[in-house]
Amino acid sequence: MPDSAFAEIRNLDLFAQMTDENFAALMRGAYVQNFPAQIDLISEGDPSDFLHVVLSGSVDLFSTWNGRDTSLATVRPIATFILAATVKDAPYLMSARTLEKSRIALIPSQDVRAIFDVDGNFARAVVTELAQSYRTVVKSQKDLKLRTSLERLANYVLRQQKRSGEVSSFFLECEKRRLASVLGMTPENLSRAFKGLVPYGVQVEGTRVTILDQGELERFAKPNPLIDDTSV
Amino acid sequence: MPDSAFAEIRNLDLFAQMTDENFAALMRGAYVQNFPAQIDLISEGDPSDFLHVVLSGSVDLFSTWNGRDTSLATVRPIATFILAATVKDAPYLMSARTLEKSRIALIPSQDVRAIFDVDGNFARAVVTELAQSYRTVVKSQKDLKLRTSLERLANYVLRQQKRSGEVSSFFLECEKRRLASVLGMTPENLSRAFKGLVPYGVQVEGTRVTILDQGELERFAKPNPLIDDTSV
DNA sequence: GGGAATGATTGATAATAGTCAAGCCGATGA
DNA sequence: TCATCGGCTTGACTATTATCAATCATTCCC
Repeated sequence: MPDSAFAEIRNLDLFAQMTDENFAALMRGAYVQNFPAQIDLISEGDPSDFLHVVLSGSVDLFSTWNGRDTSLATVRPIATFILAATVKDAPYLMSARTLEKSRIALIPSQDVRAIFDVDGNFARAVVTELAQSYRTVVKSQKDLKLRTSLERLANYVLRQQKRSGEVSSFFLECEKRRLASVLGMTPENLSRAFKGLVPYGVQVEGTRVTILDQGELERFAKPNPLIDDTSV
Repeated sequence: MPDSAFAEIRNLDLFAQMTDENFAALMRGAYVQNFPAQIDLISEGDPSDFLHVVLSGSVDLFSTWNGRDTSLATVRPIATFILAATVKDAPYLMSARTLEKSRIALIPSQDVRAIFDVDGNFARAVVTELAQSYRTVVKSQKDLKLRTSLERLANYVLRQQKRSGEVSSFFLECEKRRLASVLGMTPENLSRAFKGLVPYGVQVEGTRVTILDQGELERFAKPNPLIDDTSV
């Protein structure tokens, strides 16, 4: 593994507090790989052989059932995915594929579990990471169950605006078809939903979103930190 | 705290592996309380002052937004809830209320965090619990996004049947209005959905569910371990 | 037992979301 | 430059789900 990747991974919250020795042991069997876009990395149901760390690019976590599929999350650098499956030694619940050209580190799951068993600091870091993941999914669940698709989109727009630095105009950072799937609707409906936001002062041209009336949009979206804040 | 409750809690996976000393420290500030049915225990947004352990009865975890509400999970003995909020020292994402008369142990969150910081075995047990919770929510998310309400109900019926010991006739263990909320639909629609399962050999009288044609129901429901198995 | 309250069901209707088919539009590449 | 492809949009239609109102069934309490 190249030194740069080694340092990048070491600086992750998940690995920052463990001993040098344990970190080295963890990295011994690990390797970094470059993947092109649209490559399947793992399939749900497979045994969790590797903990994945996205160093660059982005990864789509999705799931399939009975011919349908849905995107559940996007993983962006630098973050890990499938940690829960790894520590439980259980099959993946989600599939993963690259959204773009991506550099990904693969750490053998058995090494993660072995170090986890002896390194209390690592175990505590895993807790933080899992608690964060858990709370993220719960928020997403609330978003899905408590809001209509138009409300979900309105709040998504506000969240993206915040990520972009509170500006009034910004770009969507993923395909609309995928955004539709993430938001739990069809691409056709997403198109119509964007039109449905026009009365609340949202304009969309291609991937550019412009918020003309912040107050009106917020009055409609009713954003809630317990659903929409990533930090809470 | 009575000795019986002390022992019950000690035997939970979450607390079984920690030292006697740390467990005693954890229990020092803890107490057990009896609650009648339909009592609000916590409200989403509140600081996470106590880790809750359900010793008897049952608890509904739910959430509210913009005048709507939805049930997210049921906690049955013996299990904890709001562990993620406790370890992260973050506000509750869900509210909780008793569904029936319940006995609940309350452990001060700051004690949990303090012991967590010094007891590696406890930290590892927390990981297991959180990973389990995380995977449960992910499965529920898949259930919601990939299935229609009729399919969700069909699979719920199959899951309940399994819980009841693979018998062909069993009883629903919660109010239908709450079941509707858990499954992400209205009570009216749940009524209609039960009728919609008649062609697949499901009969409902009051809270009694009878499966007349197991094969037909399974062919329709297409249960999947990566969504429906609690153990995976 | 006789209300009263609560939950369950039903029917009618409206809102919401999905499907299918066609056309549009912009990026890509010969 | 043009053709092609994939994704996006639109329209028409269908399916699904929610809402509202009324009724029915149960339980609970006096």
